[in-house]
Amino acid sequence: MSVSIKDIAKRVNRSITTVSRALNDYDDVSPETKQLILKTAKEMGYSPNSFAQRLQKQQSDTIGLILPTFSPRFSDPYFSELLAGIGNKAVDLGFDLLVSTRSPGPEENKAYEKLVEGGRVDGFIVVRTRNQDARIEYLLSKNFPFVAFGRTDDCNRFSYVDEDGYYGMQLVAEHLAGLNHEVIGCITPKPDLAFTEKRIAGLRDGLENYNIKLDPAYIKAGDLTQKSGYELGGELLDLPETPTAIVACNDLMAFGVMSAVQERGLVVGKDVSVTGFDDIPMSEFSHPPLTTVHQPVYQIGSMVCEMLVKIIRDESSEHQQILLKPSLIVRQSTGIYVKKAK
Amino acid sequence: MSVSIKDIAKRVNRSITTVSRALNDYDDVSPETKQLILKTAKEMGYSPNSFAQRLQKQQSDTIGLILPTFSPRFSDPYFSELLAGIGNKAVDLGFDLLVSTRSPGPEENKAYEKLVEGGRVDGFIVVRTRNQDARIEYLLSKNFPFVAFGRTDDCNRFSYVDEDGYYGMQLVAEHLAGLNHEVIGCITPKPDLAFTEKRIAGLRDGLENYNIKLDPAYIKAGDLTQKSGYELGGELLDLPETPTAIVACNDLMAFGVMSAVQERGLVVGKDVSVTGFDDIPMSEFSHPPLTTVHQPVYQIGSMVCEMLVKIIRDESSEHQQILLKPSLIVRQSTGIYVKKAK
DNA sequence: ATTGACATCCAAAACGTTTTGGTATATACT
DNA sequence: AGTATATACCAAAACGTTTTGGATGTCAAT
Repeated sequence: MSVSIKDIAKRVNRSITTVSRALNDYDDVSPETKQLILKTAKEMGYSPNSFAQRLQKQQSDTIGLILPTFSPRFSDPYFSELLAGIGNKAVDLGFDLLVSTRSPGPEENKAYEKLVEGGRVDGFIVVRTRNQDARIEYLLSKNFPFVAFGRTDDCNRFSYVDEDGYYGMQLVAEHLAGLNHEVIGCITPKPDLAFTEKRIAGLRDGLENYNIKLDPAYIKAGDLTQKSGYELGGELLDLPETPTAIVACNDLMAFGVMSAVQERGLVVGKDVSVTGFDDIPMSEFSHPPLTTVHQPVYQIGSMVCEMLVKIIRDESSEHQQILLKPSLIVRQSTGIYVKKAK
Repeated sequence: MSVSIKDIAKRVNRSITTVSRALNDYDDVSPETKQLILKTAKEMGYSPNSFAQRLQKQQSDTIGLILPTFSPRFSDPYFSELLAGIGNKAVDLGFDLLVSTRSPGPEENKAYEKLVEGGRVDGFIVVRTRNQDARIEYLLSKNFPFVAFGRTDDCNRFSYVDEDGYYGMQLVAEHLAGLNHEVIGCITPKPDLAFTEKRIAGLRDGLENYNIKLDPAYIKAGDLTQKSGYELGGELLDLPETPTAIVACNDLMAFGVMSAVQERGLVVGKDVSVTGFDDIPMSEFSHPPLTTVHQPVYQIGSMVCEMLVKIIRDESSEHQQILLKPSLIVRQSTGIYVKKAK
């Protein structure tokens, strides 16, 4: 089949040890032999069998990523970008990326266990953290390397990258308050997601600074899909006292809200302001373009991956915790609220 | 470290051969020992080292998927759904899915070569086929198992699943013709993508059946992003004779077109009709909801994966080629064109 | 008593690497 | 001459499996 180190050894009349060491650039191989071996290796089209390497080295050079999918039709532009960030960095660092998708629950935990116990991966990237996060509990209990994108309740026990959603939502609050909005609706994900609470709190506290109250009846829990934004946005708009601004916790739901608004013959950014969170590429080209909180997902993917590899390689046990300060991208989906004559 | 077959052997006082055979349910192990071995294996928390297995069996039980990303900010809901379909099926079949992203070009080819030559994967899923597809040429030359999602110029040399884009576009043409549209614009991907030509041809021929000519000046090549839909849609709308309908070759570009239309104060579905292709989940909740050609991406992912595994396992060399008949989903982004008085 | 069939087990080789713990030769220093 | 050092090499073990090609013992049929 494919050429092995043994074939090369035979060809150059050296031991397999020497060939191996030449290929790995050890310095107890003379420059000439090294040259020769490298050359014939290339000639013969040698490429190492990674399973043999990994078996011997007792490491997998593989990073695991299990995407939590909530519906069978999993379709989130946010994750594709994160995936690209992680994947490209992983390749740069010589790691493979093993991906699967699982909906949260026992099946998901089993998937983690299988990869850990089979020695299949050297570490995990855990995304979309939850408050009581079984995945994280498990990985901590096994002392298995991982980095999270997002925090949990007690989060100083591991490394993570997160964006400061509390602060981001304060920016939104400030922006909306500055536009005279007073009746504000909010569409969140399910409360078990770690960032849900933080974002609501940010919005609430931010509005309070301007003496605006966020009525709990105006907070609706969705599932981050456009569909739920559409439905819950509709519910908010059909309330007796219509909100003049609706804050969605991600862009996808914001798009859904915009559709609901427009369906009612209202103009987004004039009659009702809508904001999102994430700033996915689409947001710039929606109609109207979406005011949202930017999240550098691609870079976050890169960072998370790099941190994980560092942990895997160094066994450095101090936790690195990065909290990014978000910025607000103001576009045309928000505008001044002008009180209508009664 | 983790328990191996050797540890079990020691514990139950049998050879490692017997343990291995018991675990693999060979019938030259007595029922009692088999029972015992299975029990202690579970007790000790044994799980096989997949690298050792794969090294020995000379197969990787892994499927490779290299997503072609065109921009650094890769963000395509279409691919996340495909990924989920492939990934979940792969898990069911006991395969790992190895994912990375690469933009088309020499780097991409190298990535394929590396995985093939390193024995890293048993087969590939090739997506978004191109006319002269170097990836496919390479895999064919190596006689390496793969299944494509999409066809190429000469496509009876390998297995694929594709949706009949020619037919799908004919449906669009028929629909638009039925709505009195005569000046029709079209936004395509780059011509090297395999489906581009087919879709244009479908549209052109479909329109011709109604004696409507598709003016080449009204065909613009984009890159499948919302952004390019927005920009090229704008170009079409600014033409001296404005098209009354714009056909985009995917939903994302269609969204961009809708934004461009709306930005000009026109109403989508009334002043200008817009159609997409793919029917991603968002399309149902855009404003207005998008008329588009449905593509069961999740299922396609499943199918492609299943076909590949079959090829890997059986070495069955007959090519299976599946062409799905698409259906048109009519929503509110298209409407009757009423001639305006001059 | 021999033969054959069957059930149950196992030692050793193999998969393709890396690493350990050397050896042999040449050169340099007392 | 003897010793130390450096250079260039290598045999064998190890990683954790599966598979090959038996070995051994029992029982039934001849």
